[in-house]
Amino acid sequence: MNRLMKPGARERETLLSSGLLAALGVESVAAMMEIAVIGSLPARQILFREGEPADLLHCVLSGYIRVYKLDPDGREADVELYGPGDLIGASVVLDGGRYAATAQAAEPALIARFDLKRVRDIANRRPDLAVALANALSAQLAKAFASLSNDRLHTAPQRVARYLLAHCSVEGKATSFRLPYQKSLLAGKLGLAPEALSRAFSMLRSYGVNVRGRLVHIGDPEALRRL
Amino acid sequence: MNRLMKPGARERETLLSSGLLAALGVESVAAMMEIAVIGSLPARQILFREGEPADLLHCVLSGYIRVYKLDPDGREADVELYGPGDLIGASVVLDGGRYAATAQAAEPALIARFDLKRVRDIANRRPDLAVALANALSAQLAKAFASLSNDRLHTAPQRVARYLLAHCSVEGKATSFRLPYQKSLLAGKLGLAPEALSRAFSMLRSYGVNVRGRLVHIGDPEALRRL
DNA sequence: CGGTAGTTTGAACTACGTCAAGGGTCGTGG
DNA sequence: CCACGACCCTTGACGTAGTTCAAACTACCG
Repeated sequence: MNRLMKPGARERETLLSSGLLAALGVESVAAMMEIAVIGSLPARQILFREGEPADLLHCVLSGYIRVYKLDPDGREADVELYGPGDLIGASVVLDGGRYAATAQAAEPALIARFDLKRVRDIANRRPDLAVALANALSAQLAKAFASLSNDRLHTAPQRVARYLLAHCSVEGKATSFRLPYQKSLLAGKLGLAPEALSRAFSMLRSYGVNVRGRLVHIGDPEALRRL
Repeated sequence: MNRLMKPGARERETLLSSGLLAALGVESVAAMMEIAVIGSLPARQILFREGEPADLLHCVLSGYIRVYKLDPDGREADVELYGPGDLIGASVVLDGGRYAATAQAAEPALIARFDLKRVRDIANRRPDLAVALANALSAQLAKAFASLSNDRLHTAPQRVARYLLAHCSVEGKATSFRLPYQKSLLAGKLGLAPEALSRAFSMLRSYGVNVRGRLVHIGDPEALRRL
């Protein structure tokens, strides 16, 4: 569990096509590869906790990482869910502060870690890295804004419908696809209790949505869009 | 209305102490000052709309700017509220994309605008600017995460209590302070309808909170913290 | 002093969280 | 391959926080 190692061929390839490294020049890529450490995490493993001094930058290679906040009585609220290729936004703390949330592997996962002090050093010398970080963060800020407004403006069935439309990609025609993770995770991502997600799905049946396990069939995307 | 001008002495000073420029080296500051354009906005003026191609970076000098998202039927959800010294996060789009939300002056305001293409150019040459942008964005991402979890974990009175505690600064003792903007704005920032904020305030009366206009008196901070 | 915008209060409604129990599904081991 | 068991998901019943609509009230500005 949590074995540490230098990146092998497979990991290098995944990293190269990840959001962060894809935009960098060869020298910056080399510098980052140099300091990358790969870790393999069992399900439920914690990467870092809210409030801890931030010393590592994390990037997902495979699996999903759940980032959440705790309240005093121990209840959890997911704030973001990261998949393969994603930079874990809550771990970008270049100013030497603390993690703003807790990160946990939602399933067995592979991640790359970078020492933040050394990332800072590289970013201070090589603008392409700093700009890439800024780009990743601005995209994530946009996603967070979308989540906030989604929570505040839309009902559970509407949120689920939007999620489905955003993830089935095809326009107009009926489609099927597989949820990338289990429903309780999706519920958390959408700011719902698992029961509410379940009810939303059954409400959407009358709009042509059929669910069996992780398989979702969408009969009429247009009907969903009109919700 | 919306007069454009080069920064004068006052504006330069405010800009220098703003979150973004404060951390930069002298040369980067000069480069940014060079391209800064000051604008004075009447209340309710729109700075940019969601979906428009992003061509300007904005920084608040005085007043408050509300950033929100619209849903198809025209309802609005505030996602962030920016005050003096703040970089408007939704306008940091270095990759040439589009604004993720709409920005509107909540009251008469003074802002600085920077041409994004030129900001990109500077950031690509001077790492301190790119790093400063990344820092600002990571702080804003943390704030967005806090808002999300706040919405999902806490009731209206709790959210208001936390806001008050975070803004009265003094520890332990009774205090008074003035809300920096009107209550309907605060309601939006906390994800509440104005009516709900009003009810939350009247509920907090029994915890030693008294409100008259924009003046808030907090009798017992400890009682609030225990909420 | 009057008007407009902001705020408060009330009443009805609804969406969602919570608790509790009953099914499915999947992976494991026989 | 089938059977078992654990975990996840579903369904029901209930309580409640917060929205919405409408109307009265208050503060601020001309």
